[in-house]
Amino acid sequence: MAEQKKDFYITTSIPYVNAAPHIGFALELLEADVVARYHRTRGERVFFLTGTDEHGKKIQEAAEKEGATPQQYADTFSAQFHELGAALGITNDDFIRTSDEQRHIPVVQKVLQQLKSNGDIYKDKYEGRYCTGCEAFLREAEIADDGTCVIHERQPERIYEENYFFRFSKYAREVERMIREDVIRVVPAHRKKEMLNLFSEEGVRDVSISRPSATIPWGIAMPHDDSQTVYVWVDALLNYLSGAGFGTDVFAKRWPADIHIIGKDIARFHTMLWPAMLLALALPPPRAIFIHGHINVEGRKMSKSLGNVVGSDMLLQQFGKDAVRYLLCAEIPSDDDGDFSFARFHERYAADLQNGIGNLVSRVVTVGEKYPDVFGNITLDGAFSEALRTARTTYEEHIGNFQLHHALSAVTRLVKEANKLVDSTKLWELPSSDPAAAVRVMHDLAGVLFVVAELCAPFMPDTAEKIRGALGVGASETAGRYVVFTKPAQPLFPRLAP
RNA sequence: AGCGGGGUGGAGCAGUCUGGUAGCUCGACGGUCUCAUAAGCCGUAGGUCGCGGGUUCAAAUCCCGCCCCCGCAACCA
Repeated sequence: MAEQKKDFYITTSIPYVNAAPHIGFALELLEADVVARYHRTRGERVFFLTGTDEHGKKIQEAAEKEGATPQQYADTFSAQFHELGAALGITNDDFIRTSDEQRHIPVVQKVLQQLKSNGDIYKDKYEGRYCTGCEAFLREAEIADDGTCVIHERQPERIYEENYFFRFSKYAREVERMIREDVIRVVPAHRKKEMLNLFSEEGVRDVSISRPSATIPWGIAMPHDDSQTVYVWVDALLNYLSGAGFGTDVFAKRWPADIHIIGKDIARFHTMLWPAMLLALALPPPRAIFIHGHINVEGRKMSKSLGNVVGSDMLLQQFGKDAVRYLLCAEIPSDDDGDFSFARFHERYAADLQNGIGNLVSRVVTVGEKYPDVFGNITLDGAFSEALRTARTTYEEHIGNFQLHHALSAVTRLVKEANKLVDSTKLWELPSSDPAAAVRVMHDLAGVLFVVAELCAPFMPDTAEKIRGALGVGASETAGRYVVFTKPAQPLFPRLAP
């Protein structure tokens, strides 16, 4: 009997389907994909989940405006996110939609029923001040001294609603402890600090988790009470359970999630409400929550109102899939906000990919191919230099800390060193002047290229294959393997039109 | 107001915890090879490390005060 080791379970957030995908979510998908691929190369079985969040008032209104049903509307956009994944080469194992009537909706109802039976959900009056300009309940900070809405300067309506509440207060302290003690690892550290502060600030009041169905019909009904619709956040968070097969036999080998990858905007739901819900369900909390930043565009926030949202299609067309994967991961710090600019992307494409990795492969392989008599016995058997071992260790440390941009700079450093080696030894002269030295140098260079391929693989899978192809080796085989230099038909990273 | 992050050569960053030649990438300028995608390599210029004070033999780094930028609203990853 083979021991049933748990899958490495990784998720992205599920984007709301009210707009076409932009590079921000593309990056989140990429970060998750890189981590997923990295774990697979280490021999782990990975379950990588993404999907779409489809309920709520905004979808309903948008659909009405277009004369479609909410489901049709959601279908259209959900498909776009699905296609985005395909275009980026994302290797998710599953795709969950919150409108899924077989897989998701029953799970939500089952979970809420359980919370209700346990007494963690109760019904109460909710009193709020609702601004018809905002179309939302106002928070304290949004109410001016005279009681008007600070944005619309009008008196909000007082609304009394019956809502279901979740006893967040009962679990908050325990969640806080788990975060503080890294039972739930919140990364990066500055986000952890930020989140811990929230527990003391807003405190630990119970959370309203339903709205009247009359107001929000497009959603999931509360169990045994279809006058109430489940709050979209509760609905959305539960995708991590429904997508992992909650209630079926596969669930046990997936839960808990090893890592949720999310944006800073939704950090509080994931660090506060979500673990509390899990505790209430007697399920272990996620092991890690990685919070990435947002992408600014040419120095400004990317937003619909500013009209500067960058889509990923255009990028893919300009640079190609692997390059986009590299550029986004290298240029935007994975643990903080970053800035996107076309000029920067072109610079980096030229420097790191075209003149860096691509050109190195080209020049080394050309020489190798030209002198088959001299380089016929080059092998990859393990005699990797100190530099290679250091590069790999550094890379692994950075991936472990979700600093993907730093992991990639370990690769570019390696490429630089290899270029220096080619020049300082005058590799191209060696086969005739000093064949023994030529073999030694080429052996090192082949080793570098092989490791470059290995380290690039999670980020640029096709490129990694091309590099291995140029060496005539496969991904897994190294020991005693003879290198057969074969210059690629096309440059790895062609020069771009200016 | 409070909380968090940041202010280092033209641009983007590392270094700050564990004081002691200020480093990397891109860009600019000059040189050089010719295996390579007119790529590579070498070199040069360019920094009062936000400001003021303090501790110290010595501070980008530690302490105090101050200034400026960003986030903690919304659309939204």
